[in-house]
Amino acid sequence: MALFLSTHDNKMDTKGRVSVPASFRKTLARADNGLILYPSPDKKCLIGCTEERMEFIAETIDQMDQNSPEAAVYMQLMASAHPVNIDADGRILLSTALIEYAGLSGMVTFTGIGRDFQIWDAAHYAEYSAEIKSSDAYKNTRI
Amino acid sequence: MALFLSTHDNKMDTKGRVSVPASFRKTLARADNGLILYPSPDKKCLIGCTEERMEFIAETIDQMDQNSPEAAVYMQLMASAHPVNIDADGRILLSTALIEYAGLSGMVTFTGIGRDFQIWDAAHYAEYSAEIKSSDAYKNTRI
DNA sequence: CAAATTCCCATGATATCCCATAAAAACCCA
DNA sequence: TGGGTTTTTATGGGATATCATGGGAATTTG
Repeated sequence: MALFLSTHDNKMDTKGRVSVPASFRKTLARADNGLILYPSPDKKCLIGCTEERMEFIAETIDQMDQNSPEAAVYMQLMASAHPVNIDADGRILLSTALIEYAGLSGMVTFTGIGRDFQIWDAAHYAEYSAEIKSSDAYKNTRI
Repeated sequence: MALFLSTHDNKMDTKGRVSVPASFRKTLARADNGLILYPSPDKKCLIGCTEERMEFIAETIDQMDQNSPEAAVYMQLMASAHPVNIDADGRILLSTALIEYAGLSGMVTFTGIGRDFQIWDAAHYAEYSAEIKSSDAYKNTRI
């Protein structure tokens, strides 16, 4: 499985540690095992992706005019990316910057969206997903 | 990790010393451990990169028309580059020329943008990044 | 010699590692 | 199919290592 799928709720402890769902760890192991987190530019959540994906952005920047506003946007994205270690117990340590951005406290929701996954405060995610599920667009979707 | 990623705030002491973020030091160690700093041509910050990368720029110059204005620009860049030492405690000493150029005082922000990183005065960087983050271009960015 | 730079050590804060436990999932064999 | 066993997971807490930073001593430089 090379995709991040399904939703998992895990508890963030007082140190800011959370277990990465086992299935996501397996997906990461299929890539290069490097996990990057960055704040979603438009939602109150974090995005997790492989390091591979960051390398791709780095190359994109390299081929752009370094002084262009477009490059600045991508640079900002790299600047807000946090490489995180997965420890022997399968946990990551979230920095206070990330915790604050996503408003995390206690229970945290990991939700796989294919090539990457999102990390939400569990309560916020419940609202957000309920909203989408109740939309006509969702009800009419067939894959 | 061969990329400079994430953002770190460190304090410049009265001697002009600053710790290079540990993760950046690891990235440097993956190359040749050589660190080069030069003033950004268009922003009020310094750019840090590996010596390796400077060699790459040197080769680029070699392949250009030596009399072209572009070549002159790159040559100027090499001329303003400072090789800096990282001491046993992971710190560098910034020259007054570099400190003045970037307007550094007290807290300093290191921000990784892939192949290289930037050094900003923390307050200036906060303004600069807030501006980019609030732009539509940033909010609509998808990787 | 004076000023600047480098080296060395101390310290508190933070991050990482290690082990223990309990719950959940997977397995296995009648 | 079902019940018990093993394995994997999630999570808590303590021990250890790493990091950023201050200050002083030693060394270099001009």
